[in-house]
Amino acid sequence: MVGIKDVAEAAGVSVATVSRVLTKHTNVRPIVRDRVLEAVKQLNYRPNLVARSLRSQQTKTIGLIVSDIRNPFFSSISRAVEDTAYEQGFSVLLCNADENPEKEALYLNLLRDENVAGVIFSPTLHAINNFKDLRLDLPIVIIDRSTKNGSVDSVLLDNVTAAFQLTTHLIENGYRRIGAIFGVPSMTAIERQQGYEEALQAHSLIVVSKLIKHVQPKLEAGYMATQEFLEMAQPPDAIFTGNGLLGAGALTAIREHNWAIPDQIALVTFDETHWATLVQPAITVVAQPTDEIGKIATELLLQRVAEPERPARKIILQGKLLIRGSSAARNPSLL
Amino acid sequence: MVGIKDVAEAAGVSVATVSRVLTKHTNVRPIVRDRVLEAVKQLNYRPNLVARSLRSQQTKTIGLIVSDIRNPFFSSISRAVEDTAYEQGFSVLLCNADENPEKEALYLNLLRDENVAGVIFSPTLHAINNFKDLRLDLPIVIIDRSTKNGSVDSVLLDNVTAAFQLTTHLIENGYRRIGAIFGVPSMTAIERQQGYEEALQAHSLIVVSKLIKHVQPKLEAGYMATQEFLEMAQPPDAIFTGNGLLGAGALTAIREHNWAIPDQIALVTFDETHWATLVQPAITVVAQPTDEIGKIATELLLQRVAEPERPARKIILQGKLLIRGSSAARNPSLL
DNA sequence: GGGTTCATTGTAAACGATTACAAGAAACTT
DNA sequence: AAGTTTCTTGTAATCGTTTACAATGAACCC
Repeated sequence: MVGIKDVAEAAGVSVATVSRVLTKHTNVRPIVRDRVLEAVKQLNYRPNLVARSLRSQQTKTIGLIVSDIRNPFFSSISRAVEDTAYEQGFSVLLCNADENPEKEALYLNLLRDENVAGVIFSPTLHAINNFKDLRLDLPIVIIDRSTKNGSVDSVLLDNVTAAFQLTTHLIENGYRRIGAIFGVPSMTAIERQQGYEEALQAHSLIVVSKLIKHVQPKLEAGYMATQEFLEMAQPPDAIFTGNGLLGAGALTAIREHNWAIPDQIALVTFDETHWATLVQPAITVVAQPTDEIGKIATELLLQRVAEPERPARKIILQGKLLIRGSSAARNPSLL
Repeated sequence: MVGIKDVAEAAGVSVATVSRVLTKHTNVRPIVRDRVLEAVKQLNYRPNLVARSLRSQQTKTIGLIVSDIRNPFFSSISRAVEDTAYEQGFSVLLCNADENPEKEALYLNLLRDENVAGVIFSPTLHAINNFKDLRLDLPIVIIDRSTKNGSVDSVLLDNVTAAFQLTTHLIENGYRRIGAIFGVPSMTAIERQQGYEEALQAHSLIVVSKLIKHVQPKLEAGYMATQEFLEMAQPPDAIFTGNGLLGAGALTAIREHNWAIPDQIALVTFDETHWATLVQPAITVVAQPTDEIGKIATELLLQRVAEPERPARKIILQGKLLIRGSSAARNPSLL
């Protein structure tokens, strides 16, 4: 293994000088710099990042904690995070916490032990509430979930507005009994439900508690909840799901019952996915700007790493309503 | 920051002893061990992994290089890798190389600089061919792509058989002009094509080169290729795509042309995805055992880390043919 | 020209753990 | 009971860098 010492020797300088040209902290004479660079190339020297981290007390790694990377929402964010991080010379450690507070704590600790520069985190409600217990000195950027704690950077969707738009769209297209399925527990669900209810109220519709379901944010849960909806004596005429997995579950159930979309039941969901455009009719969704979320979160994090005392920011992005066939205007004769 | 020295002091022992109980290399008297453990808990001491890595010259991190984590195939594998790694106390650094040899080399170097214990890698053909140029001392496990280099661990699908089954299934259901789209360049594509051709030949069908397309393994490419197929004077009666992204592209094109599946055109593809079961008719696929691939690859890697001289293994897994509506037996009247 | 400043470089001390080595105590052997 | 072996522990070296500090010499200022 060729070390900095070898380079120093080859270039006829001290190790300190080599380190200086490589980390460009201080001035070194151009002639010397070139000699060092030449030696580096000659020997194919590559600094040992572990040693560097130990001495400098900082790593070029960030942690990313999501619930499950298989969720396309998080895959997409993670891709944006990795790209952005890499551009700035950072690597990313991936953690799947499964919405499990214990796993979250474990990973958070692990990441601290690894001395990561910071963490991008999509925490459970539990983690948010017990934030101070974790007593994390780490820079953190929260994504997708809002927190009252104003002292932490976050990048979020304007969930209330997005849910309001999605619901309003349904109402305007003639739907009246809108069943809603939210993934709990999370602030995100609460906000989305709020938008849903506000839209109903804005159109003088009453909020029917039987038409609101709180389930785990999983495909199976969406499937079950939808089944229950479809088997009600007075089933809803539209279903609104709070995320892509629930949407997939809902669609599965609708298919199984052989109900026609949107004639017998409309379907809209949060999160854009491949399948939403491939099925027929295509599904109306609110697309989240995942690329932007990932990119901004990473930038925010790296800025905080560079300047720890910077006041925290909360970036709120807007969803994009993509209207498709699954929520087409209801046949007036049915009204 | 509480260090090992503090623990040693609190427990009334030397730092060496603390290190010993924490890394359980040597024996230490139970009474002393308990005292140390107590001090560790009391002070909430957590070893600095960077320092540990520097001295011990090994990290508890592995690298995972895929082309794009947004591809469900890789999301799923990555999840399995992370789970398995975590069980054994390892973390995973995620890298997206975009099937780009330069990026691959960059990441490989980065991972070496980070001193990762090993790498799980889905390399381009280029990387495979130039393997020795990279002169990697790192333990590596190749996934998804086969290599002639017998000295490296790998876990692969039996692509020939899987493609053979998929094609045979189509033939048995009455399809005769089977258009095929493969993502190149890769050994995987070559093998899948081989299975495809063998199936045709086994049924005395001739291989028509116009019905075989080689494109980049991307959705858009699958879309374009399918469009070309559909606009042929004598279009195929079935389409076979070499991976999930191509399949999604193919379906999009078919939808756009408003062809009925499977009556006007059948569709089968490699890779199980959400959408394959959600669309109507559902799509016949060969499912790859992604969980197993990820798990086995990780186990193989960690075994090699533990025992560098172990002879390399090549694990070949079987795909699972999931027959669904998109390849239903062709209406005999059309034969 | 002497005193300051500034740029450039080297020496050696960190960083926080693991581990080679030595040494003392305990346990066996004969 | 003396000689061996084994167990347990501490001291100090080490991993490969960065960086505080000091030293040197050049440049600048009155």
